[in-house]
Amino acid sequence: MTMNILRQRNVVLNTAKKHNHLRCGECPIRHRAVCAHCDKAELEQLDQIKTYRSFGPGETIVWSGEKLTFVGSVVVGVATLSSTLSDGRRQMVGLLLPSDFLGRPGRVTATYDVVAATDVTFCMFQKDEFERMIARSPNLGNRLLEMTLDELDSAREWMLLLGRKTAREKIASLFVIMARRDAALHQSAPRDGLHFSLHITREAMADYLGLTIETVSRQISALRREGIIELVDARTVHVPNFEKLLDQSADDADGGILA
Amino acid sequence: MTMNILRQRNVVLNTAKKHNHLRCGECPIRHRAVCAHCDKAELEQLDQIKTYRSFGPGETIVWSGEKLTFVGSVVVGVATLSSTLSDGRRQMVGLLLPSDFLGRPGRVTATYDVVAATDVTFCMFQKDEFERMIARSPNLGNRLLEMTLDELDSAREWMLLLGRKTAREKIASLFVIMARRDAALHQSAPRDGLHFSLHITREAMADYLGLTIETVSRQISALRREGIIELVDARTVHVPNFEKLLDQSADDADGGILA
DNA sequence: GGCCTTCCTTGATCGAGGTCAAGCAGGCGT
DNA sequence: ACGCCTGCTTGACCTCGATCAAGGAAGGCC
Repeated sequence: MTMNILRQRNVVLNTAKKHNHLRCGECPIRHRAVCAHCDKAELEQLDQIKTYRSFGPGETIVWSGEKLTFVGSVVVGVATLSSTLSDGRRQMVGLLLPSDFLGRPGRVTATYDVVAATDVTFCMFQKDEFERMIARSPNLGNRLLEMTLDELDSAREWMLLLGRKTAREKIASLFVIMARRDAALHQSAPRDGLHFSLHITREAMADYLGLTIETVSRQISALRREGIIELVDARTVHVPNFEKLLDQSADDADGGILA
Repeated sequence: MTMNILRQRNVVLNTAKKHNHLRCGECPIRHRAVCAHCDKAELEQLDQIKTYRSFGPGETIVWSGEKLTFVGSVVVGVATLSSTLSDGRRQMVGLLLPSDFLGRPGRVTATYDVVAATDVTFCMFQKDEFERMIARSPNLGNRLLEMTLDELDSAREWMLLLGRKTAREKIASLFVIMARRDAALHQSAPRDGLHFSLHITREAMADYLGLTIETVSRQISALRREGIIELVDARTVHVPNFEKLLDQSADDADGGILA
């Protein structure tokens, strides 16, 4: 475990190094992050106040209740937002993917834990400096508004899942989302069979879906037994027929990337 | 009940009338709505493009999937946002109280149903006109950002409730929230006993909490039997000891209005 | 008055998912 | 090579909340 942490730290350092002197113009999330609508002058200002920071898997980035002095965008990796009840019950309330924004201008303390799920690199700003920039630059504020509205929509969709879907539907819904995301990433949507990777543990899935790890495991096994999915290994899923998976998710069969 | 409805209708008509020619300066939600930070010139512009519209209890204001041509603020009353699965399972995903904002600049179709829970009056704007105002006036956009971030926080708190709390904890949490809201409204927080009104049906509570109406009813009865609450009538709750109610909600005993 | 309807309560039963417990597989460190 | 730890699976059992069903209360309408 010690070794493991060291290795991961090294990876992190490498990643950090790679991105440390990145100019905004070359940033991989330039067109989707909070700075997407910024003009050249604004980018230069941001360039001056930004710093990169990286975290290893399992590392806590922010503790709930802690004072938040910075905000920032995920450049690479995945982080989770979660709330915990005093007796330890935990619920994941959000997922930060590349280009997603962490932190809330105008609020002092964090309201949930932020944990790195993989190696994560952030492009960070001091909160007060960023707030000043928002006040001056509508492009920044308007983009953040757009992104926040999108997050609100996702949160509400998740409320429907948490409140009303069965365990099986929850698992299928999660897989549909992950398959779509992977397909969007690879720009390839082969109609006959696709596969994707769950880069999170069963525990993280359980926290996300409001289930226990046992139920997650059992439902995945059931889907496998019925031929709706195949497991390459515990974290890699192959879907022979996407429609069949979609049928199990209780979602309206609307458009979407793979429809 | 008829009398009651009529009485309420009259109030609305009066209210509507009263509000039809309302100048923004005299608006009851002036300091908390999306226009809170607007200056005099901006208010005058808004004044020109705004219209009031009212809806009766149970009336659907927006159907999910429908085109949204307007946005606006709740002036008086309560409306609910809810999603429905194809087989009829429903989950409430938000509550619009006075000063809350309905609609999403930049999005064409509604993503959930909006239903009036009581008589509701909106201060409405054509969506395109409002979008143009946002582009020009940062005060408007920044306030909307603040409000959206607040809503996102509530949505995530609700995700914790939906995913991890027991039926009893859900009911207690709902009552705590309603008690706090009523206390904030009346500006009075008598430590020894307070009461508040549930202006929604058992069904609406069930939709909100991800339960069935039977479970809602049973849990309310159980809380009553144990002396944690008293029912003046089916919709009016008296709480002799707020701490005891709080204990049942599984929430951290943090500050808040009545702590 | 009598009969709806709507909203709410309560009881009996059932089942999905949680809990407790055992065991397996793979990666890592010694 | 061996043992350990973490992550995952599976089984047995039980509990909480859903479902099915009946009935009560309050108000509206004839």
